[in-house]
Amino acid sequence: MDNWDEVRTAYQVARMGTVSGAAEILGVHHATVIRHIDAIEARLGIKLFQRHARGYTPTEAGEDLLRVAQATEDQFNQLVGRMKGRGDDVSGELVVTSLSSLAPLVVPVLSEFQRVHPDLIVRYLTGDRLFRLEYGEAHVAIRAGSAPDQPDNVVQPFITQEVGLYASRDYIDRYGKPSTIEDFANHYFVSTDDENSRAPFSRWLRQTVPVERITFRCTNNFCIREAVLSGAGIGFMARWEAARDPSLVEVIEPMPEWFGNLWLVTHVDLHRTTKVQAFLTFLKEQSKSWLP
Amino acid sequence: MDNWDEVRTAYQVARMGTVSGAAEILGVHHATVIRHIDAIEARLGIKLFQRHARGYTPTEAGEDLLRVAQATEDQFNQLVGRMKGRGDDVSGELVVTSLSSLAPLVVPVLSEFQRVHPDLIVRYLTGDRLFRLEYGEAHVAIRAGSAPDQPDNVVQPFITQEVGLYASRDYIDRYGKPSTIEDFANHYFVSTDDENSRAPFSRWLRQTVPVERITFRCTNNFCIREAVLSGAGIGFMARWEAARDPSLVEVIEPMPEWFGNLWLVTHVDLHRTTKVQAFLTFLKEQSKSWLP
DNA sequence: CAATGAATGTTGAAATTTGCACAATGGAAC
DNA sequence: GTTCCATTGTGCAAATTTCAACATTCATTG
Repeated sequence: MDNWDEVRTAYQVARMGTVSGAAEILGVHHATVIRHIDAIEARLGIKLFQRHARGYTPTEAGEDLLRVAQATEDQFNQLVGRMKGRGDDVSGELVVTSLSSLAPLVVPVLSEFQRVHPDLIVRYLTGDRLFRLEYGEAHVAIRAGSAPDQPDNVVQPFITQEVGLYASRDYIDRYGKPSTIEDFANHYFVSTDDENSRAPFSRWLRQTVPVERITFRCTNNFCIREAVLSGAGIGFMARWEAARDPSLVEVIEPMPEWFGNLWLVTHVDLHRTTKVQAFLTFLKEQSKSWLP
Repeated sequence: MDNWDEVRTAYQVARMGTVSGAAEILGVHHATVIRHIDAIEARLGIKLFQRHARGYTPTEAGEDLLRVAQATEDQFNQLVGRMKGRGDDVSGELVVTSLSSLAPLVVPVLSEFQRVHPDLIVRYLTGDRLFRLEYGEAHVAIRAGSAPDQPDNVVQPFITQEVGLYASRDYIDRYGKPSTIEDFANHYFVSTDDENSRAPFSRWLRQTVPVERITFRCTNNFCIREAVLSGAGIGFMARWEAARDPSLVEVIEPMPEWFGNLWLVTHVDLHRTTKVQAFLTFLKEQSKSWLP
C-alpha cells in the first residue's frame, strides 16, 4: 500500500458510489479519480469496484477498504483535533531546564503554572549535562552566562542574577567581618571546585583572593550554601537565596561586576506556540517579585 | 487532513528521525520529503518536527501523528493481506443467479462447491426479475436464450438445454399417446402463460398446437411439472428433469429445434478472479454428468 | 421512442510535483 | 583544531499528475 492518497480516493468512491461524487468531495477532477482507482487496482492486482454507467459498486475488497479507510479518516480527524487543540491551549507536556541552583526560584513558578493549567504535565530537568533544546529535550531553558548564540534558539534576556558575599553569624563571631578587600587574605572562602567556572563572581574571587584561602570547594551550589551556613567560610550566594536565611551576614557591599545575566532560551520551532509563550509571560511576571 | 501521502511521509520521518532515512524508505528524494513536511506543517499550522543538523525530532504533535500513522499502516497492511488472500483462494461470498427452473441442477453443484471450500458463503439468487451482474448483484449468472451481448459481461456457452414432450402415464392411459403431430389437435397441453416467451420449445408449441388446446397455463416451471405429473396434459420438460420421474412418458422423439442454449455469464471485472474461475470450472465439470 | 441528464471514459495541454546537482551546516573522530 | 561524514536546504530541469473539453453510455421521463 504505497500511496495513501489513492486509498483516500478509493474510499470516497466507495462511500459515494460514483466517481463524480468522490471527485467533488475531494476537490479534484473526475478523471483524476478514475486514474487513481485504476492505479491502485493495478498495483494491488485486485478489483475494488465494478464499473457501470450508473457508478462504481465496491466489490468485497472495496467494501473492506471502505471500512478501513473510514476508520482511518476518523483517526486522522481526531489527530488534527488533538494537535490543533494542543496548539491553542496549554496542555500536554512542558519541559523546562535550568541550572539546578535556580530550582528554589523556578519550582514555585512551575508549580503555580501547573495549577493554572491543570491539563499540563510539567517536567523540570536539572542535571550536570546541558539539556539540548535542538533535540527536543526541553521546551524552555534558563541559561546563565553570556548570551547564547545558537542559530535555532530564540534567546531573550531574563533577569540579572544579583549575588553577594555572605558569611554566617557564627563565622563573623569567630573570625570577624572583613572590612576591606585587602583583609580577605586573612579569611576563609567557600567556592566552586571548577577552576574554569565562567561565572563572573567566581572569576572575581579567583583574581582577588589567594587560592590557598579558598579552603572549601565543592561542585554543587547547594553544598556551597550549606558550607556558608555552617560557617566554613565566606562565599557567594544569590541575594534572593541569602535573604531567606537571617543567620547570613552580607560581608561587603555587592559589586555590579559580580552580577551575571540569565537568559530565557527556546527552540525557534516552539517559541511561537501558545504553551511556550504562556509560560514565558507567566515566568517573567512571577520573577518580578524575586527582586525588591 | 487533506493529503494522506504527506501524513505517510511525516510518519516515516518521525519513525526514522531523519529526512534522508525516510526518503530512502519511501523511495523518493529527500527534497520531496522536506517539501512534504513543510507543506503539512503549513497547512495544519502546527510544528511537527524540530529541525537540527542531525535530523528531525518529532514534537508532541509529531509523536501523536507517529502513533496514529503507525496504526494506520498496520491497518492498511492487514487490509492488503485480506484482499490478496481473498484474491488467491476461494472464500468470502459467491453469488450465483439463474432461472429458478435450473435450481434442481444448480443447487447440488453449489452445495458440493461449498463443501470443497468451507470458507465460502454461497448465495443463490432466483427470482422473477433478472439479477444484474453489472451492479454486483451476482458474480455468476446462468442465462438462457440467445447469447447475451452486454459489453461488460463475459459470456461463454454452457450446455444445451435438451427438452422433450412428456405426459404422465395416467394421461396416456386416459387419452392415448399421439402418434403424429397432426394428432396433437386432439390433446391437452400444459405450457407457460407467457405468450411472448422466447424459449424455442414455447414458440414451437404456439406455432404447432392450436391455442385452445393449451388448456393449462402457468407462470412457473415447477407448476408445469406438477401439472404434467398430475395428468393435466402434455408439456415440455427438460430431459434431465423428466428422467427423474419414471411415471413420465416421452410423447414424441425430441426435435433439435426445441433445444435452447444456456450461457455462463460473469462480469468482466470478476471473471478473472480465482473464486469465479474455480466455480466455473467446477460447474462445467459437474455438468458433464447431467447428460448421458 | 426520442429527449434528457447523469454518469464514465479518453485525449492533449497546463500545472504541479519530483529528482538531481550542489551548497551549507554541524557533530564526531583522530 | 582539522578533516571527514551524514544531514539539511535550495535552484532548476524533467517527469508526473492534474485539469479541461469532449465523446460515449445508459437509465429515466414525458
